Amino acid sequence: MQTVNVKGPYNFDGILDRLSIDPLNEVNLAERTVRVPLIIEGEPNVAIVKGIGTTENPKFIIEGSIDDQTIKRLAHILQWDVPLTDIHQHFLTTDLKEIFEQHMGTPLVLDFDPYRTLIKCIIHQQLNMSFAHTLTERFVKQFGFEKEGVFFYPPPETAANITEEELREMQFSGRKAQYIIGIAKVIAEGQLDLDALAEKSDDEVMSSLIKLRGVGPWTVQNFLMFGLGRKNLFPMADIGIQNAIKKLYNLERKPTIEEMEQYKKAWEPYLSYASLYLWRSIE
DNA sequence: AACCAGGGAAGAT
DNA sequence: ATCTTCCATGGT
Repeated sequence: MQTVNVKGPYNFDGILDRLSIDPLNEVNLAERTVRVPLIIEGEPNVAIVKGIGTTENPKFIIEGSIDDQTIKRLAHILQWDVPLTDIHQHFLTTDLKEIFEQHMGTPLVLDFDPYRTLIKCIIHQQLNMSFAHTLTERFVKQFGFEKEGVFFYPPPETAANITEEELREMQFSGRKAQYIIGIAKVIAEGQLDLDALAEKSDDEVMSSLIKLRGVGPWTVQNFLMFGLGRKNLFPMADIGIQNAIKKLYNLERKPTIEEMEQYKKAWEPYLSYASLYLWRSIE
């Protein structure tokens, strides 16, 4: 067991609420805990994070098999090392002022690992959240594995051997099935190292991932944000972002690309936070 | 019933 | 290069 102190504001209960939307996440709102499935040097490891502080003075207890790498990974995933004060300050002078005040202390929490982010993004493409979660849950429970009460996604070697028919039976579209199996094969064969992308620039990650069939700009932008924690992404193709802007500015229709290009200028270099808080504003 | 959903590939221009 | 159409399936 280990205790960690974090600089506020940091609204952990808001994070747990958000995590609990995904049926695969093991969240206990009453106990303020989440079980985090991690792959440390190729081995699955489960850490239990429990909130014991407040938004202004956040504190955590970590339980499970803990080593330095696990703590470091958790700190990065939960963004304990990114103080939000400067970022909030930046947005208080913009059109997003009210939204940031309303959701103050919302960090850009990452997905539990980059590979998981990519697969989840593919499954979620162009699907409503409800069905997307259903599909993801079926996929992981059928082909993944469980450890200490949490499901892990099937590793690339496993996913590469799934057949298109097996996925179609669980209501994947044929295309989506091909995308997932194809990407798993590329990774399993060693032609793509997602973890190595952490050392590359946003543009380099974009140019290497967009070559994959099934991966477009939206997916890479989401990967950069929620897989790697990059801070200046704005997925304009995202229907949620478009609806949030429509609501913010009381538009009759969804904003055009040109309008979004104009709005986003004031939000740099923290566009990922603009995106995140815009999403929160319509939930 | 019609339109939408936290897109992307393939075809057309 | 940029624009349009088609893809698939559940949700509302």
